[in-house]
Amino acid sequence: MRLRIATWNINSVRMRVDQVARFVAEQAPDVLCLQEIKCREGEFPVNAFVEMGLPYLKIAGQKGWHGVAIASRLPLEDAPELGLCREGHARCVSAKVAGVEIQNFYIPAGGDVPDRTENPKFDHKLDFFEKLTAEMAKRDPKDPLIVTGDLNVAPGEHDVWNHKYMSKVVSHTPVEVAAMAALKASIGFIDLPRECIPEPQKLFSWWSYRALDFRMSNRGLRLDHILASPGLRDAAFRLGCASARVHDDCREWAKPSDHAPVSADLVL
Amino acid sequence: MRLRIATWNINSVRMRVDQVARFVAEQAPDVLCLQEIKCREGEFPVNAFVEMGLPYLKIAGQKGWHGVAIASRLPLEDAPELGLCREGHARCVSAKVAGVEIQNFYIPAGGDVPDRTENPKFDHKLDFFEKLTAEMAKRDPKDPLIVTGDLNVAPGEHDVWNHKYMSKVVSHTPVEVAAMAALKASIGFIDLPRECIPEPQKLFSWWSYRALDFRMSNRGLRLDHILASPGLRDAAFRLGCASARVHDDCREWAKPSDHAPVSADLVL
DNA sequence: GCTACATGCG
DNA sequence: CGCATGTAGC
Repeated sequence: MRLRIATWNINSVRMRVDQVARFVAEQAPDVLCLQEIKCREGEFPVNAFVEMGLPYLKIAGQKGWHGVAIASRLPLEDAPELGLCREGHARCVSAKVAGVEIQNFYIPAGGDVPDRTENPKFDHKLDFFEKLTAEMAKRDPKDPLIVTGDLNVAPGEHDVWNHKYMSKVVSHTPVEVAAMAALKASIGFIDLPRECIPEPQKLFSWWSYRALDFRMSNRGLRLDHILASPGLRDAAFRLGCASARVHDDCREWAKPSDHAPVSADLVL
Repeated sequence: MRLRIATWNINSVRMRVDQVARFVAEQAPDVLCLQEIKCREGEFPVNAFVEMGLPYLKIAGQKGWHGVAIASRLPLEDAPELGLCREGHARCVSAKVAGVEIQNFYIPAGGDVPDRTENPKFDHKLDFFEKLTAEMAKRDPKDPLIVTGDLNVAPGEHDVWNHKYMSKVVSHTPVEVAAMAALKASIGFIDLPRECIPEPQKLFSWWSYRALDFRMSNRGLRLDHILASPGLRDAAFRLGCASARVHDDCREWAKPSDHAPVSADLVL
């Protein structure tokens, strides 16, 4: 069976439930991981998700900010709940689908100043990465595991519109790039979209709202990721690499999220 | 020539410029008087009004609140500017169109407590009526003059959904009804919509946003008026009375204003 | 309810 | 820019 996993920082699921339905209708993800749902569990538009064919839901919400969810066509089983957020934000949600553990994160953006001692938000971001990396290092690489979500780091020089400029800007500083590299190294994660669209091709999943024409200026970043454990290597490559992509057309829709969905297919 | 004059409390002209365009396309008013534009002059969507065929504009705006405008298919000439608002709000705008003076007002709602001494907003409302009535009393009844806008008073017992109940509620208290009667008496204004839809027929132009189904409950008020001077009697009656109406269908549109447009035709 | 305002966050 | 938060006014 094909398992299509998608991740999307939706920037308010209530504001954009119709866009989610359109994306689901057009791309038929089996599992959709959302970040920044910006609502409590009880405010999540459950009926709309049932109607769009993703009735199985695991929601971690809070009032107004952050919030993550997993919506699935297939039943969800429990997966380890990682309490990685020291501030108690709703930034982690997990489930097991068709035997695959899915860990969905909204990692803190980290504020403006890339300095742990001066900026507690940046410290929080790196702390989150350290906790996550330590958790993953405990795992058996052979187990089927996906780490996905808005990780708020663009890891490679072709994941940013300007590597030199962005190296001083939070999301692509050397210490964040190193934190992502350490996470990947922990159990040898495979960066599925990058495997499909290799460097030096530019690959972005986020474009600022402040850009007048995001296509023209194309000052994007690849902040949204789908990482597969080595145990999923065969499942990920059975279809070839064209089975992961960034759905950048969604960024052109009316009143879009600033993030585009990213998807990857496994064959189980 | 036919001169169709319309008035509409639009509750933010920027939020509802597409609804104004639809109303203008469907009803072809020659002059559209707006209240609660809720923007400064420079924030008014001038281009949209040019495109909808009402390029001649007289705008009295302020930041965020109140604000009135006259938009016209025909050129606007100056008319007396009545400084009736003691608080300096943008509540009065005037122009002369095809020889007819148009005075467009957004009279203060007046707060909750119908007592001049306890409630300064109610005092302001009555003060506004007194100043307006005194100004009108100076005029020659034979001159062509329209007083229109959101006057925030339902003058007759069939202009409210429940006369007995509303007599205690600001908008239909005896002192406000008397203020409206005094204004009409000042030079013998003709209440054009009421001439066309005589009592005891109910006639409303406003329905609260809080009503679940405004058609079902129909707890409306007639707050928006088009008053013609005696000098316009022949022009107003040449087409018969069916030429004035409340466009209550607009109240059913998506994201509507709480007020419906009111229009009246003159033949000049 | 629906619109403004201001502020925080990204 | 555009989501939230809250408050005020009608």
